[in-house]
Amino acid sequence: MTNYLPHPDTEDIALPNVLAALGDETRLTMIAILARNSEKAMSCGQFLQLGSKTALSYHVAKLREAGVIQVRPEGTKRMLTLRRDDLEKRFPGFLDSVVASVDATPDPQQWTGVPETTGGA
Amino acid sequence: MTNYLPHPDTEDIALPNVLAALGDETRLTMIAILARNSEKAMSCGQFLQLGSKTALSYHVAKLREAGVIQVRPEGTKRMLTLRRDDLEKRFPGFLDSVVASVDATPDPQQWTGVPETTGGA
DNA sequence: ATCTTAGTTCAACGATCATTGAACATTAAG
DNA sequence: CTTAATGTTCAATGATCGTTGAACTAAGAT
Repeated sequence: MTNYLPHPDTEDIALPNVLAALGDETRLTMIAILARNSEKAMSCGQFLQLGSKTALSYHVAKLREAGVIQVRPEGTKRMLTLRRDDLEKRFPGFLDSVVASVDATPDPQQWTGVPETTGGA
Repeated sequence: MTNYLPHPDTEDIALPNVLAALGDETRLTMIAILARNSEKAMSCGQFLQLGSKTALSYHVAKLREAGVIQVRPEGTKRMLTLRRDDLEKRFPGFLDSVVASVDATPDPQQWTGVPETTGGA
């Protein structure tokens, strides 16, 4: 019984919800980072540059409830992955165009180097 | 001096704003209708099925300020057009994928027949 | 001038948003 | 067991959202 967090089924992902979820700078930045890291899962903590723990918890819930990300508990962490395939199935070409557009915007790219989990060397 | 309503320049159209503007059922429906009518301009009044005059005025302003539509006063009316080319230039493929996704959703399509301006036959 | 059409502005309202800080829960490590 | 790491929950807060109704403006039509 891993995965007790509610995620919408693929066919229940609704476009207005997805658009609203991405219509926030912090969350849009998060999915851009996740997309850049392709299929590697990331923990919430890796986004602390973008806000407080509480704020991130809130944004992660929004993205999860909209069906944009998958949240998988792993120990004390929550591993996040983009629901790429589900979104592509439901809204073909949409996610790619969004991510490409974000990447083409020079503004939020100072932190292009994604921070490591605590304890690098 | 037509066009005294403020529209963002193409290069100033921001993705989060566009996403937020489309992240509302009423407004998403509006742009889907506009897209279906391709380049023919539509008046605000043609959307009265979607809300009150006041509500529409509000939504039209949101879409205009986000850079999604062009609003051109014509007599007592406001003619609306999608800023297709500007959006395509700024966010390639984005609008098409959104519109295609809306059209693929059976829910908001009862009114597929777009209403005429007052005085059909 | 009067009336109609088409849309705007304004104040109000309840709802949701995004954030904060404090307290709590869960898992892991010493 | 104690401590640390990682997130969640809760209540509060100020801001923004989407809607309403009443009043208003601007442009045509009679």
